[in-house]
Amino acid sequence: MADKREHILQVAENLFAENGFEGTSVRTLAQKAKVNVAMVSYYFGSKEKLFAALIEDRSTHMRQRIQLLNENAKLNAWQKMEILIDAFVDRLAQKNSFQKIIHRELSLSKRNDIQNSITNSLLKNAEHFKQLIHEGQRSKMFRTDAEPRFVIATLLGSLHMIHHNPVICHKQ
Amino acid sequence: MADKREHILQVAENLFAENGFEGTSVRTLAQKAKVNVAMVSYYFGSKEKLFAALIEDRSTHMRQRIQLLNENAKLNAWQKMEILIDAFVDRLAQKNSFQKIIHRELSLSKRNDIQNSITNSLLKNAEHFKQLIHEGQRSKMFRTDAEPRFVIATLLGSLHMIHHNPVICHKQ
DNA sequence: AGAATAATTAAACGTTTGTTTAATTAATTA
DNA sequence: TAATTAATTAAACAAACGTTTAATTATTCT
Repeated sequence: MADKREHILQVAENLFAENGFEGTSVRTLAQKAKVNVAMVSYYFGSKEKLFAALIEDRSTHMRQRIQLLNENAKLNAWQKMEILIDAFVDRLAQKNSFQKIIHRELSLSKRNDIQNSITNSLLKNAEHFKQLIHEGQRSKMFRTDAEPRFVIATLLGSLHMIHHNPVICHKQ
Repeated sequence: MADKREHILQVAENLFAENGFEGTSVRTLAQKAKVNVAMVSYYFGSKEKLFAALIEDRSTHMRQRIQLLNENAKLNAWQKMEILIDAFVDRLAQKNSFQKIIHRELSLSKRNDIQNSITNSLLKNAEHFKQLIHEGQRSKMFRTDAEPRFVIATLLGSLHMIHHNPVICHKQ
């Protein structure tokens, strides 16, 4: 085990996605990560701070990737859009845990600081997205003249629903 | 308090939506409902069975409404569709608790029996929805020739995302 | 090697959890 | 009204919770 801290974070990500924050006990987490219970407090201070650390870590990682793509001068708007949508579908398909976690966390009325952190992160990512749509519209590469933020909602919302609605997505 | 059982169910619905199932303690529930802790066990047997009762009750209620609408011979496909979409938007806008609960519950890997119950209910509702879209397509009232289930996903997904994405829906 | 710091552990801490008990009050039935 | 059932209560239950402690083992640094 190279970095035990990151390992705990990884196991926590999976467990939180499967069972929720309250549905995951520190003891279960420690057991699944093959680590002593006290290590969570040792590395993160508390269960709640572990959660905050997880959100922070994954958010910045994702933002960096999107920013990097958007600044790539060799790709046009279409290509960037395709890559973004592919990435989003991949995140859904590969049962990406972080996606589940932020989605659920935003629907709760608890932990306001974490919610704000997530919201800020999403807002920044959406800004890149909006810029991209705007670029595509300006260059006449995208035919729609709809407001970028509604284009986002339609795109992501449809994909999300297609993946989560049991009528369409028959999971085992 | 007319029906104390239904009252507990109502308070539980709100709390589960706000704080999740694991995030809501029986004591908090009892306190908010101004009821003794033991009443939950008395009426429902356990916290988990209370949850199951809640899902069951609300699911059948919603299904009955959709079925009734769909069988209404005085309305054409467009009118029915408008009513359905209005109802869906209302459910989102009025912070309808049940909507939140089933959405979150389906994203968890716990309580398989409850998940199946929800899934079955959604499948039945979607069946009415699909029928309606098919009717609209047959009568040339709807121009799209897309598969009904994808029409559902695009419609509901877009609405859902518009309402939940902070980029669009700026909640106080 | 020896001192100092970091990592890891098992055990215990005090709360809170969901649930049950046994007693009491309210409502219904005969 | 007396007997029976239903509803309600405060108190107690064991189990699980997140966290801390104090001791021990690894690692790092001089």
